[in-house]
Amino acid sequence: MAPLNDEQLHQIRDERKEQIMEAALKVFSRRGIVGTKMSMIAAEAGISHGLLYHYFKSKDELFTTLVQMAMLGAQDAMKSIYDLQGSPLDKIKYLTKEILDESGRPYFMLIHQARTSEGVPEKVKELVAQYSMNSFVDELLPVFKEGQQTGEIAAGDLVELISAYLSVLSSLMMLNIQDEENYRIPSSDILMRMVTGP
Amino acid sequence: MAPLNDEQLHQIRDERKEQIMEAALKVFSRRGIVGTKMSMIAAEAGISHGLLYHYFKSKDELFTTLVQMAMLGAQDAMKSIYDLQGSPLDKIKYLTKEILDESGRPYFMLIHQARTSEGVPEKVKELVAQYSMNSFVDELLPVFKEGQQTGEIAAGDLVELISAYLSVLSSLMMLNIQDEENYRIPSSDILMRMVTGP
Amino acid sequence: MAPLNDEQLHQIRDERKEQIMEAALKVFSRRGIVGTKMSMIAAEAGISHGLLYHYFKSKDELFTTLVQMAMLGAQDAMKSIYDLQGSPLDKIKYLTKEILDESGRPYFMLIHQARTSEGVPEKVKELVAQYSMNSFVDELLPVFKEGQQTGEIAAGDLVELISAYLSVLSSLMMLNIQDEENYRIPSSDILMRMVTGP
Amino acid sequence: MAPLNDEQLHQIRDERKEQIMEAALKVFSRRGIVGTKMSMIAAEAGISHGLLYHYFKSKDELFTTLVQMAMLGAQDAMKSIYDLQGSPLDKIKYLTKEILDESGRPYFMLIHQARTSEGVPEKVKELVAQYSMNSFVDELLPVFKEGQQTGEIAAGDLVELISAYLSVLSSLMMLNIQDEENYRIPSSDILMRMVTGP
DNA sequence: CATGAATGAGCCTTCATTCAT
DNA sequence: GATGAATGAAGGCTCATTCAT
Repeated sequence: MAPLNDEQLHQIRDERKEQIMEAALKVFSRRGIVGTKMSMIAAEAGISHGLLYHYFKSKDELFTTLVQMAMLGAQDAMKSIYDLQGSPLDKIKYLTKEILDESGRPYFMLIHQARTSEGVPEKVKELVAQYSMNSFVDELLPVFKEGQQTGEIAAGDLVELISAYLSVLSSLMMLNIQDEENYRIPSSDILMRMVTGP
Repeated sequence: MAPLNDEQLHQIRDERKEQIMEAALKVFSRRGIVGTKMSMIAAEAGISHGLLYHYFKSKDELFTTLVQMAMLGAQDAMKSIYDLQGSPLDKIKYLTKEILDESGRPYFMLIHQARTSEGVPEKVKELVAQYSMNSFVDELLPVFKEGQQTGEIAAGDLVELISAYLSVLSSLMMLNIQDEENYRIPSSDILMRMVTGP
Repeated sequence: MAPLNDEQLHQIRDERKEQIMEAALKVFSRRGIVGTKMSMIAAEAGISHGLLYHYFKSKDELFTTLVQMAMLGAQDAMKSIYDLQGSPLDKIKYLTKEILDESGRPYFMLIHQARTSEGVPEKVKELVAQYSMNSFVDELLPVFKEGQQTGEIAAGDLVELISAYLSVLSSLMMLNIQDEENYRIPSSDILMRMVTGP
Repeated sequence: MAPLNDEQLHQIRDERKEQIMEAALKVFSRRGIVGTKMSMIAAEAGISHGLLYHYFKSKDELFTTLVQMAMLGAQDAMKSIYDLQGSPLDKIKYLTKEILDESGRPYFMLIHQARTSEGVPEKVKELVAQYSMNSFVDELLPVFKEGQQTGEIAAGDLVELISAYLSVLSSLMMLNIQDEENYRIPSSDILMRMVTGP
């Protein structure tokens, strides 16, 4: 069989890369960088572990790449709520679901891993510093402020409130919902009480 | 000189054992069983890694011992709130602080590790099953119920509420408070809103 | 270039596996399971110690596999004498040489190790029980009985005689013949006197 | 209590030393130098493992001391048969029992360990060379020669015959008689056939 | 590009030996 | 003399990474 031409090769490369990243995200986000073996990612992606090293120089690089992508995606998600219709509280509810629901969760989990795990690469530490909690708080400040004005959001220091809100969401994500016996992700209603106040 | 008498030996043994367990608790609770190397515990305790094995047969045994102790301690902490004076809400606030403050936190963190980590010993899985979240919920049911009657606690399914409350606390604990740049443990006020309701 | 096809891979795997087993047999049979380090086997096979674990899960598994094979081989050797021409005594002489000569010796030595060493895996203990001395005695009973009838074999309890004969052979094997200064494997003539009688 | 005087101390030293050596002989002779842990010897002697090092500098020294003693004892046993009454064959039978019976067996087993085990100290290798099989053969040559003259012993090369005889005895000793399932020490009758011939 | 064989650093654990008491 | 706490070298095993095919 004739060798593939350049374009085909490029496409294979991209598809494969995406396939690997998807698998890696799935595994890294649950198990962290230390708890993840390259063989797990390979198995999840349905390829040999050797092939991983054609697309990523090392486990660290793969992890770092994913964190970078997740950081950008998280910021996008924050920004995207401003495109929605509805009250400020509606927007915040939407974001809450976005973070806790299946779709976006792995990204936020990965960010959490990057922030809290020991043994992450130096580059990841830099990313964590660059995309600090504050940068996400800034992104949400306008909608929360508007909510305060409409009375939907509790009075008080907004930076504190938003930080607390994001911290709770971030940590909750990490709970294995399968394991109902032990943990239960709170309903939106209960969660929203934190920000709406009495 | 005569060898040490039994009492002295026991004291040394107990002190060392405690010293090791304290060090191990510190490290395990932050890094989990997989992320913890025996050499880390040894370094934290200021002893050689070989000595660990005079006191504990294996890493697994050490971890299991700590989890067992933490489970008992956690249940005690739950029960202890009934000895306090004050309204139901006061008691819940007290427990909240107990869990999030420096003193009790490592124990609860360890329990969280036991519940969520991969690679924990079989014995720990049994302990987790035995001391399930439900058993803790049961412990708190009376005080929450009383709070509902006095109107301090929001109406609604109490098991759900308490589970949510404990889940939030459990996950929050795992955040490095030092890491102010990234996370902020919510103030009691904000947390309490979840249970007091609007 | 395309990856190796299945057949090639299997061949490599099988060759390597055989190479490792040969090396392991050599070392285990002399030094027993405790006295053998995986690095010795690796060195003997000319590979890295890490590679051993691609082919065998553990030292125990490797040892067990070899013992199993040796047990089967030993039984085959016993049976094979019935295919030979010649008098009963000829057949027994042949078997004696088979056991003491370079070719079959390591297998019988390994069986001896399995029977007499401390620290052998549980599975090996089962194998030893399954392939007990008695089962080998049973295999040889017909030829010895025939020998008794022809007068070549001494009168008396055959089970005792065969057991004694096998015990002597088994223990003799373990002598390092290189080390002539200290031990001398008896000549067949001398050995045969035990079974032929006065 | 007043400290012991010199003589008392010396006696304790000797008694202890003997107690340790007896225990060590028991364990070493069965399990070899590699399979024996210092803690096993301490347990067998009923003392702490630390105390072993008051009497013997190291495991190697302890082993070497025992081998030395066993070598001397073995030679004595050989010589002692000449003090007996009876025919040459009677003397050889006596020696055979001496070697295989409970009393002298550990010494001969230890010698066997010294000769055949890997990982014995250099000093032991020298001892093995010094007290080679040949020296034992020499010791027995007269009685065997006499037996040949009386016709009790088979004709042929005596050095070969004696070497074979000792090799068989040495290796048989190592069999665990308990382990009847697998091995059976031959009866004297069967063994004697080797030397008496047809 | 794709595979899996191969390597070796590093972790858990054991055990001979030392030493304070 | 006697004890057992303490140390560290070394062995079994895992897994990230490399490389021949």
